[in-house]
Amino acid sequence: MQEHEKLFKQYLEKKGLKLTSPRRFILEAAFNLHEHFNAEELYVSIKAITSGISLATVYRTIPLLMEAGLVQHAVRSDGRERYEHIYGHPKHIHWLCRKCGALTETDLSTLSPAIEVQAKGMQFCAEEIELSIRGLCWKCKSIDNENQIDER
Amino acid sequence: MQEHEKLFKQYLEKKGLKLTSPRRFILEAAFNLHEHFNAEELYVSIKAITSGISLATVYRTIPLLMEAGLVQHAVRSDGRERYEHIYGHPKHIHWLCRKCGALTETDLSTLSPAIEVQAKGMQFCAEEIELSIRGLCWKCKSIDNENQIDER
DNA sequence: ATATTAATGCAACTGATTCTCATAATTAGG
DNA sequence: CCTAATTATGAGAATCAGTTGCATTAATAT
Repeated sequence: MQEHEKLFKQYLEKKGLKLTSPRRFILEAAFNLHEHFNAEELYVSIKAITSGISLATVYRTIPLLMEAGLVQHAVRSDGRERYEHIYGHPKHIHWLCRKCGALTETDLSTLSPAIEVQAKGMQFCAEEIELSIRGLCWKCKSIDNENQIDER
Repeated sequence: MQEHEKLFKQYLEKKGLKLTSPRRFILEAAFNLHEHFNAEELYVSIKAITSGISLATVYRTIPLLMEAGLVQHAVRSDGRERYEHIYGHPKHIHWLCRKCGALTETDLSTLSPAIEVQAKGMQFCAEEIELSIRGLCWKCKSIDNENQIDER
């Protein structure tokens, strides 16, 4: 059994819940997707492997995975929640271009010590850190400049 | 005319749009709410002052306020988008307790220089920075510890 | 003033997420 | 192994935040 499956089982048992076959498939699928995903994309990737798992169950399982600390929110887009698996991934910063939608990720490690100092001061136990920066990527930034010149 | 109204007018004119009376009311309401708000709360606070402004117009105006740099996303909650006005507010960090929902804000200024260094390196023009940290506040942290002891 | 363009209210619509409920799977105790 | 008790599931209906179409109204330019 893989490490993340063990962790999920532990979490479920602590809550009096069961590690069923649909839950195992959903967990696996979440860890096989190495991009951010939304509920439907997760569902589609499961359908490719096995059948008879409903979208409702996917929606019901995602919160469990999050509470178990295996999956976390990513940047919301197109009016849908997006997620990413955590295990084995360092925390990171999301840079989202508001024009072309390009999403870049960088490491959070340079910033997190400073965050932890603040957390300690507040006696806050940080479990999930999300740093999202919206703006313009270098490509769109230069296009934007051209337009501004044209408009004048 | 207040400073933020001037800024909004400037933005609208640049886009060939008009500063109408509903838009002015919505802007004012957004700046009178000193908490995070969602579209409906904004709508309700406007209804208290004037009538005949529809929820649809509120929904249509919020993106304009955001593009004008006057309003930004806050931490989403209860499946709804939440917002806050920016003008005159320094950027900040949101600390959200996953148990009691308490939301604390602290200053981002200690971290933002480090963010800007990364942004410069990527040639990314950062317009909106959102640092959300989910976890347990000191109160719930101690309750949680008690429970864990009980459960054993 | 008048024409042109954009803005609005209203109500209908959309689409992601949640819920209901009847059925199926899982575990514990014999 | 059976049986009872509990939890999980699939299917589809329901919900509800957010969006849109459209006929009407308001704002600017001429």
